[in-house]
Amino acid sequence: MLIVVDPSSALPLADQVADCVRAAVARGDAVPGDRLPPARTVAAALGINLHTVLRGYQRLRDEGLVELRRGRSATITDAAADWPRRGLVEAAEEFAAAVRRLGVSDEEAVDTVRSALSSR
Amino acid sequence: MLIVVDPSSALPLADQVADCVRAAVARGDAVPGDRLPPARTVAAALGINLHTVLRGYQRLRDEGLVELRRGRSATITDAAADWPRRGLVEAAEEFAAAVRRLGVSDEEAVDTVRSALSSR
DNA sequence: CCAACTGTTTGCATTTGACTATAACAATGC
DNA sequence: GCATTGTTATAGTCAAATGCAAACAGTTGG
Repeated sequence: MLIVVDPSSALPLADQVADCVRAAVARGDAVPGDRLPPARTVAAALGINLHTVLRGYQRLRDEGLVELRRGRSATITDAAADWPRRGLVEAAEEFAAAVRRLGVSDEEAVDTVRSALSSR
Repeated sequence: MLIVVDPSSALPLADQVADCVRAAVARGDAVPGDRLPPARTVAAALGINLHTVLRGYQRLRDEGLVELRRGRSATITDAAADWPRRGLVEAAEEFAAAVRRLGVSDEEAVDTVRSALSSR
């Protein structure tokens, strides 16, 4: 479980912490039942505040990705198993909203997505 | 040219102003050569500060969507003509980044986009 | 049972960004 | 010349993010 942050980024540190965990889940690097490192440990390792790490953890809890309990850190939930799909749907809906806002055709939108996907 | 803002939104007011103009361009409601209403007029009409409106206008200038000159407000540039395409490419790249981050297949990604597009 | 561990909560200080409020300044257009 | 309008400057308010410190309450393992 690798957690890194960039203090110079515009993205809040707590969000960066949460993003690292989400990425680990998406990669299958963290599976249901796994525990995240204690917040105090992460805070000390990254040189940031306990509150900041916990706020990131709590955001993950609000998403149903982890369960928080005193004395046992954060545990990846069973519901996290289908998290990649939920994330994909969310991203697709954001893209669809942009497509509608820009007023382009569905065909052109799909073509552009194919192009963006193949250029990686 | 309709510009509205929602003070209770989390999105900064300046961004909301810029979004309204982008949407007008996307709809073809604003074409190259058109002028935006003077910042002071918009500020008074919306009950917000002159600076806030101008910051939104300047953001549009940074994107090459409008040209700002004293005494003549903001003018939609010729470069704004292909703005919808640029926006589409940008949105598609964001989606592609999410797809890669989530580690799903290209086929599944395209299918999900189709689904999101058709549900509107 | 006890002690260490760990999330929870509280309170306050600091920093940063967004927004507001005025005011003066400098091109533009009539 | 003069009204219009973007530009710049200065300063104040406000909320969010972050940091610091301390006490509190389940959890775990010996």
